[in-house]
Amino acid sequence: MAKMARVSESTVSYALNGKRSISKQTRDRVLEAVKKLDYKPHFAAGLLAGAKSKSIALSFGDVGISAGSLEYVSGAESAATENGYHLVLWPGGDEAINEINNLVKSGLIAGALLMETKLDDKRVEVLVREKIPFAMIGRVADNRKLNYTDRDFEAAAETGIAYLETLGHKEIAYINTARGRGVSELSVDVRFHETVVAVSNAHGMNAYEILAENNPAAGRKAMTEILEKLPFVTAVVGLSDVSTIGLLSAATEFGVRIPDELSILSLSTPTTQITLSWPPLTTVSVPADLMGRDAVIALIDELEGRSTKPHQQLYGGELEIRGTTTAPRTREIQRT
Amino acid sequence: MAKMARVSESTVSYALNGKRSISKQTRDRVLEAVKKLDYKPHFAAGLLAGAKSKSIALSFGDVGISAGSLEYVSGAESAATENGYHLVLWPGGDEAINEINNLVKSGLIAGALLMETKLDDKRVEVLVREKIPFAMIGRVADNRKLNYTDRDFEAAAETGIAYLETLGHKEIAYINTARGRGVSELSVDVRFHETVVAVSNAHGMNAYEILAENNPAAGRKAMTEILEKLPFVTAVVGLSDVSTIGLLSAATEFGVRIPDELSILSLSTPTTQITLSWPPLTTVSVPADLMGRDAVIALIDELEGRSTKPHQQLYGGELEIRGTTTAPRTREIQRT
DNA sequence: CCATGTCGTCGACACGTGTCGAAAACTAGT
DNA sequence: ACTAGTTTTCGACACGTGTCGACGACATGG
Repeated sequence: MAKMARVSESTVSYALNGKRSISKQTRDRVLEAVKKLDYKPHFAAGLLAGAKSKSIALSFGDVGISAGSLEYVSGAESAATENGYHLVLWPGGDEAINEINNLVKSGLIAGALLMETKLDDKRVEVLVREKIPFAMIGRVADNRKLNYTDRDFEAAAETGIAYLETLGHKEIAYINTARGRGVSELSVDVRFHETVVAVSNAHGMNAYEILAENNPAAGRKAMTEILEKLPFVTAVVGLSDVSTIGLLSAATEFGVRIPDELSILSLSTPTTQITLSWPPLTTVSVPADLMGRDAVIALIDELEGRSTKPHQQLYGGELEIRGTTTAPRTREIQRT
Repeated sequence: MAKMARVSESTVSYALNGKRSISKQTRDRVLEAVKKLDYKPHFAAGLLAGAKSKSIALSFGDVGISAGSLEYVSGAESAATENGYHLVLWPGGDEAINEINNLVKSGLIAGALLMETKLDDKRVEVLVREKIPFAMIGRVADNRKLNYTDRDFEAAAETGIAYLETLGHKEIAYINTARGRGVSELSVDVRFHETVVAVSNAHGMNAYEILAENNPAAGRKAMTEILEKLPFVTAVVGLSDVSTIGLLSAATEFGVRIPDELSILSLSTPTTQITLSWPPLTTVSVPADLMGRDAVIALIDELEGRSTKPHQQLYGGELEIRGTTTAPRTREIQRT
């Protein structure tokens, strides 16, 4: 390679990475040789010599890769590619993060992107202790100095509930995730509970809480509960993605006409799932793609020394009116 | 490190990778030092020195990461992890494969796993030419000497149609992907068309083809077409995942009672999508998780020199009866 | 013409492991 | 005790790039 262009190996290096000035003439000769020899730089050699890796570990929680995280990944992935980085799938939660530690020390991986972050996420502890650059999608209890990109549930709830008020709803139910994982008072469910109650009251509405795990069956059960215990509500707000779809399916199953007899509004259904059910869900959108991009870019900025303070960004999402919401027709839903 | 255990560096190397015999006593001393120093081998250095990489590029087609591919990825991922390998996400189709070429030459990546393989997939050409080990999920036109894991559509169609016959259906429609990508006679849609016709006839049934792209809107359109042009069919077989769900939603929308007025059977709906709609789809299952595992294991076997001939495996899937199929109640569906 | 500074290039070394030939230590058989 | 064979360990080198100090070429200003 070096001899082909009749220059020294170090000149080749500088010509390609531009860390020192090189005459146009010499650079051209190098580039020509590169073409002729179909020269590919040997990454491993570069890493050993101190170059920085362009790979980012994508750490899923213990839950593994879920349909919900897909859009985040997709956004993260394209942002990474655009900046010349690659994502390495990293499953397994707390123990697996130690391996990331190894790989970063080995220079193979530059940093990590944490998905499905929990409030007491142990991965964060490890990464902070080992001083590995990372960004999260989601938040932990203490976020000072950390990069995160998360949903602004307060804003989403406000958007959604304000819309329901516009339609004329007064009594609404909302499906919250099951409480009591007992992490801290900042737990998402608690925050969501308080937010919905506060916002509803501010809009002159009454909100009743229903708890449900995030799966279709739990959504079905929630529907039963609403029919039995809260026959007077005219709208339901779903916090989680899949259970809300289960709720919608169950409504169809039970013969509840949507949206005439009951409006359904989802605050976190991924775009790709919306059109699968009928009627298509009215949602406050989750800009998952944007959020994934945002987190990756924050991480890359840190890796390349462009950021001075932690990047912390919240996304509310926009109201997207589809087929599951309308003005309340009947004051009460009567059903045996 | 070496001095800590009072041995030479090469002895450390052999003690850790076991490529030469080492006395138990020495090995213990090395392992002790490893613990004390929290020694982590530097992967990049190893790669440069000729060690084999434990990373596999996961190449998506140009379509990017879709919900349909999620389960394959999940299965592939766990099989990889169990064998000490990692998956690197690799988006972008034909051009991006050249980068994989680079990385393999650099030793960073050992081989590739191709998702969403098309019959004339250009990625395959490149990988074959560059002699990069790989396995595919899907097939190309000429599969000799290649590792692949694919769906056995013939078997799936047989399973599904035999079941519909059992129920008493005689006139059925089937939704095929739009024809004419004009690749070769082996194109999936052509094969599927021929298979369904042959199997249906063998079972004494008449099958009518409807073409639809793989999205909910196309499924909706297909439903319209069935109601208008094929009012006499009592069952519909869907080949692709999402369009079949769109079909089901549309049926609900149009007031067609499922399964009483029309049975719907899907041959390729991912498990995670099934419970999202109502009624839950009867399917011939796609063992995507298994298939992902299978492909990765085939690749690893090749990488580690354990395989002598190409691994080629087809999966039919099992009949999973849920809520969208029943015996035909009405001989004809009359609808305006 | 010389002093000073800038640009472009070179040579040498380091990075941490894998591998190979050979030396050393040990074993067994005579 | 000596030889032949086997096991265990060592030393040296290679892998391909990044980085740094240094040196020559050239321009500028006096």
